[in-house]
Amino acid sequence: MADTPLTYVDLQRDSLGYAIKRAQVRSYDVLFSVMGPESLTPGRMTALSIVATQPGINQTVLADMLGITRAGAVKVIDSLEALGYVERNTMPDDRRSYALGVTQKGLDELKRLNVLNREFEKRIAQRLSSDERRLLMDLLERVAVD
Amino acid sequence: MADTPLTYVDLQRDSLGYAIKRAQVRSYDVLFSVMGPESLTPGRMTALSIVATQPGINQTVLADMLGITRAGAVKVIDSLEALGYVERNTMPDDRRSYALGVTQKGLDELKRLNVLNREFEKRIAQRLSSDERRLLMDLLERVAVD
DNA sequence: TATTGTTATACTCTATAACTATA
DNA sequence: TATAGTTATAGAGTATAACAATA
Repeated sequence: MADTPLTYVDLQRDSLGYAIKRAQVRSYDVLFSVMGPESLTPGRMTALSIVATQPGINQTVLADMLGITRAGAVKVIDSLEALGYVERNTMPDDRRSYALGVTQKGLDELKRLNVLNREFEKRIAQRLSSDERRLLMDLLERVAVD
Repeated sequence: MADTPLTYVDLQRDSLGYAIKRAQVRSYDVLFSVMGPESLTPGRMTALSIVATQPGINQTVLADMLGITRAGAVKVIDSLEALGYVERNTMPDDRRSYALGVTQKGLDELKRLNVLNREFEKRIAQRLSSDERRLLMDLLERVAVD
C-alpha cells in the first residue's frame, strides 16, 4: 500500500456524475420521508402516472418508457392491478396485448400522491429560487438527452 | 377507468425530482458504456477511491460514507480484496477493526479508471459550457445538502 | 456495555431465456 | 415469422438480526 498523496485516485472530486448521484440520493431520501414507508415505490408511481396520462398504452410500450424489460413491466402492472389502481383491458383488435387503464381508486391515489409530490418538490428545491430551479431543470435536461 | 384528461395525474411534469432521476439514468448509461461491462460497479469504484484517498479508514466509517450498512461494506471490501485492490491491515491498538488500504494493483486500476472517468465526465457534460457545468454542480450541491 | 466485523437470511429490482397465444 | 405477455430462474444490491471478538 502506498502512503503518498496522489491526485488521480480521487474519482469524486470535481465530478458532475458524482454530483448528480448525490442529488439523486438526497432526492430519494426526501421522497421516502414525504411519501412514507407504505407508499408506492418511485418506479410504480411513475408507471401509474404514465398509464393515467396515456390510457390505452400497452405493457411493452410502458416497459420502454420506464426503461425496463417487458418481464419487469408485468410485475409492475401485477402489483398496481393487485392494489386496484390499474386495469388490463382486453383489446378486440389485437388480443395479444392489453389496453392499460387507471381505475377510480388509482385516480384517487394519484390525487393523494400529487399533493405529497408537491411537498416533495418544495423540499428538494428549498434552497433554490424559482429561476434557479428552472435553470437546474434545463441544465439537467441537457445532460439527460442523447 | 376515466377517460377525461386530468392535470393532477402527471407526476413527471415540471418535476425537478424526475429531471434529476433522468439525468442520473443517462449518466449511468454513459458510465457503463465508457467503463465497459467488466468494470467495477459505480459503488465499488467509489469505495476504492475513498479507501485510496483516506488510507487507514475502517469499514464502519466507509459504510457511513457510502450510505450502506456495515454488512454491505463487508461485501464491497470482500470483492475489492478478492480483486487484489485493497488490503485489510490489522491495527495493534484496536484489534476489532481493520485499517483499509489500497494496493499497488488498486492504484493501477484507479489510474486506469481515472482516464476513463475523464472521458465519462466529458460525455455527460457534452452539451454544457464550462461555466454551465460548474453552475450545474453548484445547483446540484444545494439540492444534495440538508 | 458498546463497537467492529461477520454471517445468515430475506427482499426488491432487474435481467435473460423459454414458453403461449395471437398476429 | 414476429409480437405481447408470461413464467422460471438467477444475480446484484441492500437490509435486518444475531453472533464473536474486542474495547
